[in-house]
Amino acid sequence: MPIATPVKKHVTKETPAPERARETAPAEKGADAAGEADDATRLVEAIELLFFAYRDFISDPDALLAEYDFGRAHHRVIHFVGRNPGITVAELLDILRITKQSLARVLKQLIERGFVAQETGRKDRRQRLLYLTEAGRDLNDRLAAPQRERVARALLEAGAEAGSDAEDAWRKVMLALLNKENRSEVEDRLADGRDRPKGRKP
Amino acid sequence: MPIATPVKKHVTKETPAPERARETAPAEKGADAAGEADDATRLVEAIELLFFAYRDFISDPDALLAEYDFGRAHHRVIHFVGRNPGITVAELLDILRITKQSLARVLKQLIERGFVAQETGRKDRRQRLLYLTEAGRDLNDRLAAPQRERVARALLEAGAEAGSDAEDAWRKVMLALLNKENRSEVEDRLADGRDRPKGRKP
DNA sequence: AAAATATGTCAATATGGCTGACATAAAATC
DNA sequence: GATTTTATGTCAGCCATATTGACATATTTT
Repeated sequence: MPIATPVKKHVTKETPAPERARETAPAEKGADAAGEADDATRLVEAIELLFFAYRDFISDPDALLAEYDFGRAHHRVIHFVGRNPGITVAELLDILRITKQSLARVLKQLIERGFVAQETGRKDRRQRLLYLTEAGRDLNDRLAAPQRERVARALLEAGAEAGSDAEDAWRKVMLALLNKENRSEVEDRLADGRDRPKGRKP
Repeated sequence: MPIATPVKKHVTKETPAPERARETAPAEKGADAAGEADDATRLVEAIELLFFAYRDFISDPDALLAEYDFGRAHHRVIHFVGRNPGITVAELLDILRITKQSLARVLKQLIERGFVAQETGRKDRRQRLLYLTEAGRDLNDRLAAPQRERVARALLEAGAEAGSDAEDAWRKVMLALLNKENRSEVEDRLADGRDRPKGRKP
C-alpha cells in the first residue's frame, strides 16, 4: 500500500542534493497558471507532507536499533508495551494490526533478551500481561528521545510562526485523519481531555 | 526502525473493540496525578498520533492495489512519478530512499504493464526520464482519491473546531518535522510560496 | 584517452509481513 | 461436570520488499 516508508537497513547514503532539472514535464497538473493552489493540489501536497514527515520521523531511532540487532517491529512492541504496561497480547495485536505469528517472533526475542517480561493475568490466567523490564524502559527511552526532540522542535518552530495554538490545531488534524473506529481508542490515551484517566476503564 | 506501520496483506480482520481493562499498570508514567500533561507525555502522544494517523492513512488504497497485484512500493513509485513527470531514476531513488535494485524490480513491473513510460533524456542521454502513461495517471488518481478525501475531511473537521488556519498550522508543523536537509527539497513543491514554480529550477 | 556518471542487472540474504494447522490451558457455558 | 470458547503459543512455508556486492553498458566529463 501507499506511500509507506521503507526500512533502510544500514543507515548509509545521504546523497548530496540532486540537480533536479526537469526538461519538459507534460502538463503541470491543473489550474496553477499564476499562483492558485487548487484543492486537489493542496490535498496531494498534504499527502506528501505525511509521507516525508513520517519518513524522516521514523528514521531517527534506526541507528540505535541496529546496535541491538533490532528492527522497527521491535521498536513498535517496546513502545506500546511501554505505553501500556500490563497490556495483553490480544490488545497489542489490535494496536499493531499484525498476526500473532508475526508478533510472536519479535516478542520472543524481546523476552529472551530481557527487554520485556510476561506475567500471568490474575483475573484471567490465560492472559500474558506484558511489561518492560528495567532494560526495556531504558531502551524505550533512548529510542524515544530523538523523536521527542524532533516533535518538540517542530512544534516550537511552527508555533512561533503560526501562533501558539499550532500544537492544538496540529493534534486535531492528526486525530481527524484516523478512521472513525479508531478515534476513541486513540483519544483515550490522548491529552485532549486531560482529566480523563488513561488506558483504563475501571 | 520505529513505529513504521506494517503492510497488511489481505485486508482482513477488523476486531470488535477489545475489553481494555488493565489490572495494575505499575507506575503511570510521571506527573499526571490529577490533570497535568507534562511535556514528555505530550510529546509521546504526538509520536503516537503520527503512528496512528499514518497507519490509517496508508491503509486506504490497499484494496485497490491488491486488484492489480501491486504493493506499496508500486504506489510510491506511481505517486512520485506522477508528481514529477520526467523525473530521473536517481532523483526517484533519492526521494524513496531505497536502493536502485529495489526500485528496479517494481519499476520494471510498472513499465512492463504499461503504467510507467521511459524516455531517454535529451540533454543527458544516459538518463531515463520517467512518466506515467494514461493508464498510470488513471491508477494514480484512483489511488489518491481516498487519501485526498481523508485529508480533506480531516482538515475540515479540525478546522471547524480549531479555526480556519488549522490547515496552515498543520502544514507548518509537518514541514518542521522534516530533517533540515530535506526541507527545501520538499518546500519546493509545496504551496507555501504559491508563486514559486514547482519541481524545476530553470 | 581516461575517468566519472547514470543506469541496469545478477546473485545472495534478511526482515517482517502472511496463511494454515494444530496444541494447550483456562474460562465460560450448557 | 462435560463441552465449547477464548487467549496464547508454535510449526512450517510463502511472499514482498528491502539489503549488499559485483559487474556491465552507454554516455558525459575531464
